[in-house]
Amino acid sequence: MPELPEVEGYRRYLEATSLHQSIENLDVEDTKLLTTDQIILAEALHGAEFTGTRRVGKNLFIYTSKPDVILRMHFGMTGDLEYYHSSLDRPRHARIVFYFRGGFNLGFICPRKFERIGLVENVDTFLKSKKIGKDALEITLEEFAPNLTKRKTATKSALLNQSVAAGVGNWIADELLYQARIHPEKPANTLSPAEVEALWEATGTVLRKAIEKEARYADFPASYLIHARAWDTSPYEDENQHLLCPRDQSTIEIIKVGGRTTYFCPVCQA
DNA sequence: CTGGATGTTATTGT
DNA sequence: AACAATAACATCCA
Repeated sequence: MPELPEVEGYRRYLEATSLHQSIENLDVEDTKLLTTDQIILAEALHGAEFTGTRRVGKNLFIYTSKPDVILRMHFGMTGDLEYYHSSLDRPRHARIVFYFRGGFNLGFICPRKFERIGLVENVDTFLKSKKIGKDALEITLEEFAPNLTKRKTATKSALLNQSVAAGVGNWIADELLYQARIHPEKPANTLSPAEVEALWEATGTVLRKAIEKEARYADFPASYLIHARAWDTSPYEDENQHLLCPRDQSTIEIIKVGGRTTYFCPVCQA
């Protein structure tokens, strides 16, 4: 779930539920999830309140009432947030829990333990150290184009590189390539300026649509390739269970690009 | 039981 | 030094 649109949803959820409540306690079920020593983290957060957020790509930064305490969350492949009241309602896989004064809790849900949470001293310094580029929703065409075309790797692999544009994940990369009608394995350094612009345009429209639909894939436009993934009841299956292109009804191909499962239409993404 | 999963990173090689 | 390719990570679910 957590590509850029989902993380944006988590950010809004946290803002709507968890600001301005004093943190009384922190429960850590598995210290592997922490990027900051548990003692230091607990001490820094104790008595603090969340005051605001900032998302860059798939990273969620949370500001607190202590100016030098900034929390960063990364949701890995399956992370989530859940705000709840009774400790009896503790959600499954809530491996880190913030206990607020007043009895509400915020659970950091980590089914697969690929998620991470910890303090950062400075957001921009952190982003630079992790080579995280401009957020995919904010990057300009002038910034995006050279980031992409200086790579020799497959365009899909370049799109997944968080230093090119932060926040693009596996299904979004496929969707952008589909909307721009570009083969996922086309070397990024062979893209024409028109193709780069089409990808950049698709990035904005797809991400904005996904956020608007709260990342509920079934609600996405019928013209989106994402319906070919088995995540919702696909309207594009024929009698032979083939996945069909929304544009020309040809059979969607599934290949590996850079080790990642990739869906594309061999006809319109020649 | 097996294989694959929406992400990142360490490692190795170019 | 920068880039590229691949495996590994831990767990769940179909």
